[in-house]
Amino acid sequence: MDIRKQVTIYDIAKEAGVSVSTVSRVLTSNANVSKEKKEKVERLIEKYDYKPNALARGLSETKSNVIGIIASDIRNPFYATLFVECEKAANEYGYRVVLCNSLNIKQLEDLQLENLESQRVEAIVQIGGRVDELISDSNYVERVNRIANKIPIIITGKLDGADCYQVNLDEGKSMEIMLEYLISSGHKEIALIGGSKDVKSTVEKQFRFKQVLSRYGIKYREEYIIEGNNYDDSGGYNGMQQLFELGDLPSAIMAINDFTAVGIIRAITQRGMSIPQDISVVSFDNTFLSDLTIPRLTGIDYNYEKFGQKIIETAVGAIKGEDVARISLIESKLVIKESCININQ
Amino acid sequence: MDIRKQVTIYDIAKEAGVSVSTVSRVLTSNANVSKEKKEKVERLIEKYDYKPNALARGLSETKSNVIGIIASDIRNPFYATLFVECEKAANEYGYRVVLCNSLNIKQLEDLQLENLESQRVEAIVQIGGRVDELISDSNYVERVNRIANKIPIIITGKLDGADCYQVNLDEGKSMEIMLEYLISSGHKEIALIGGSKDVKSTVEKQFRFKQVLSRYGIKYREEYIIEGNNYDDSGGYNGMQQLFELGDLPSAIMAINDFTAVGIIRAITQRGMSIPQDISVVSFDNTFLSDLTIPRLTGIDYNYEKFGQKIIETAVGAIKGEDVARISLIESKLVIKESCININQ
DNA sequence: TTGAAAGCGCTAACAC
DNA sequence: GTGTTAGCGCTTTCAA
Repeated sequence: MDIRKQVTIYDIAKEAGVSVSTVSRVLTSNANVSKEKKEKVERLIEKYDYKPNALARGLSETKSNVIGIIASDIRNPFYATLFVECEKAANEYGYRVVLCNSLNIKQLEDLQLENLESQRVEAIVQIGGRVDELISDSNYVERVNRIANKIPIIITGKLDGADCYQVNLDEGKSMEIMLEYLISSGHKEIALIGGSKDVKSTVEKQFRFKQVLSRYGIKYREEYIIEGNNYDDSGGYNGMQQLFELGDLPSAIMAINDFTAVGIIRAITQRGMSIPQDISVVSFDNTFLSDLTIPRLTGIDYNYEKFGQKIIETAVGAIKGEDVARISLIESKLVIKESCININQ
Repeated sequence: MDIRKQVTIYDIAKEAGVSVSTVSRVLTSNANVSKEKKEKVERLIEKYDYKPNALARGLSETKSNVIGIIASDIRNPFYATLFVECEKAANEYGYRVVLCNSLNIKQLEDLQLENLESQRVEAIVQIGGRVDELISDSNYVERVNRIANKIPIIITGKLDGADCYQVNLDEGKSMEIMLEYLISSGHKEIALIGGSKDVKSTVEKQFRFKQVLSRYGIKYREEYIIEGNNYDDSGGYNGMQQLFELGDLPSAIMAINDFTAVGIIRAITQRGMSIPQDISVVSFDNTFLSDLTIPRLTGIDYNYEKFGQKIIETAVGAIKGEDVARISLIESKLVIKESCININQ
C-alpha cells in the first residue's frame, strides 16, 4: 500500500533550500519567516499535498490535542445528541475528539480508559455507563483516580470518591418543573414509569417526585412508581401493563425518558385509549423521539448545546490548569406539545 | 495539570536495571526476554500504572492502528448502528476507530479528511455525505484521489472517478423484494414517498420501482413518486399531504426510510385513517424507529453487523495490501411486522 | 538473551 | 530571520 512514502518536513525543507525549523515555523506560524521563504515553502506544501504528521507533532509537543469521550451507546439519541454537541464544542477550542462506545460492557469500559490514556488524550469525558450507577464501583473508582492524577476526567453522572469534574443535568429541578406543570393542569393522580433504582438520575427523580407531591399535599401512592430494568420502550410497555392490572389508572403518566414513553404510548393506544383525552403522558429528555410519537410528547428539555459546551469548557479549563468548577448543573425547561391536557376545565 | 510527569519506558528500564529495548520487548512481546527480567519489568509497569505512549509508538512504527470514519450524522439511527458495528469489527482486528461527523457541511468534510490524514489513520471509511450524491463533486473526487494514493478509502456510496473501495447496500434488490411482497399481497396502487433525486440510493430505488412494476404489468403513475428534500419525518408528512391533495389514494405506500415513514404514519393517523386496515405502509432500513411506530413497520432490513464487518474487512485487507474486492454488496431481507396487509382476501 | 544506537517526524530553545 | 540541534517515547536493527 505504501507505494508512495509520505512526504516529511525534511523533504519540503530540502527542496525549498531552507532548514526544517523554517518549514516548521510556517506550519505552526509561531514565529516570523521571511515572506519569500514562506511562500516557497507553502508552494511545496501545496505541491506535495503535505500533511504534517500529528503523531510526531503530538510526541514533540507532548500533547495530542485530543479529548477522549466514552459513551455507553451512541445509538441512543440522548447520547448521540450530546456527543455531537461535544464534538462541535471541542472543535471550537481546537481539539479533536475520540469516541468509544462502552456498550455497557464493563470490561470494554476499562479497556477504553486505558486506550485513551495510551493515546495521551488530554482529557477524558465519560457520558453514561458506570457513572450512572447509584452505587459506584470501587474498582472502577480506583482505576479512574489513577488516571485522574494525570488527566482531567469529566463525567456526566457521579463516581463516589473519584476525583473528577461533574457536569450534570438538574434532575431534581426537572422533576419539580414537570410535576408542578402537571399539578397546575389539575392532575393529582400521577404515575412515574421506568428507570431503575440503581441509577442515580432515576433515584433523584423519584425522590423529588415524592417530595413535591407532599409539598402540594397530594397523597403519594407507592404503586404509582413502577420501575423497569431497561430505559427503552419495553420498559414503558411493561410498566403500563402493570398499571392496567392495578385497575386504578392515574390521570397522568410520567415516563422516565422518551424511549420509555414510546412504550407507554403503545400500551395505551393498544388498549383503545386516547392520549391526551383519556390520559396524559409526559416525558424527560426531549430527544427527537419526542417529536415522532403521536401525539408529540410534552416534557422536559435540556439545552444539549450548552450541555456539550459546558463539558468541553470544563475539560479545556482543567487541561489548562485553570480553576474550573468541580460541579456544574445544566438547567432544564418545559416544552409543551400535545400529550398532556389540563383536566381542570 | 501535569504535576506528575508521565512514566516512560526509560523510567521503567532504569528502575528495573535493564535497557529500554528489553522493556520494549516485554511490551510488544515480539522477542524473547528472560523470565526473570520480564517479571521484574511487568511488576514495575503495574506499580507505576505505566501506559505506553501510542503517539511515540505510532511514530516509530509509522502506523497508527487507527481507521478513520467520516459519517454524515451519527444522530441518525442508520449511521449510528452502522458505526457501532464498524467499531466492533475494527476492534476485532486490533484497530481503533476515530469518528468525525460531517453534519452535511462540505467544508467540514474536507477538513476532516485532512485531519484524518494528518493523524496517519491507516484507512478512511466514509459513510454518508458526499458519497451519497448522484453526481459526484469533482473537487472532492480529486481531493479523495490524492489521499487514496496513500491511504485506502472505503465508501458506502459512490464517488465517480475516485479510486476507492465500495461496500454498498443492494438498493435495487431491496426494492425488488419489497415491491414483490406488496404485489403478492394484492397491492397494485403503490406510492413511493421521500428521498431526493440527487441521491444515488433513492434514484436506484426509483429506477427499480418502475422496472418491477412494468415487469408485473402494473401501470406506473408518475404522481405516485413523491420526492422530498429531507430524509426525515417532515419529508414523509409533506409527501403524504401531497398524496391526499391528489385525492386518489394508493393501497400501499413505500417510505424511502424509517424516518420518512414516521411522518407518513402521522399524516395518515391525523386524517383519521388506520394502518394497515385503510392503507398499508412499508419502509426501508429497519432501524429501531421501525419498532417504535404504531403499528410496527414491515420493511427491508439490512444485516448491519455484516455491513460493518465487510467495511472493516475491506479496509484491513487494503491496508495490508491484499487483493480485496473493489465493490461488495450487502444483501437485504424482508421483515414482516404489522404495517402491511394482504388485500387479496 | 541483551544493550547500544539509529530513526520515526516534528517542535522549540539556542546561537548566530 | 534562520539554522543547528536536542529532545519527545517508542521500536528495531545490529552486535555482542
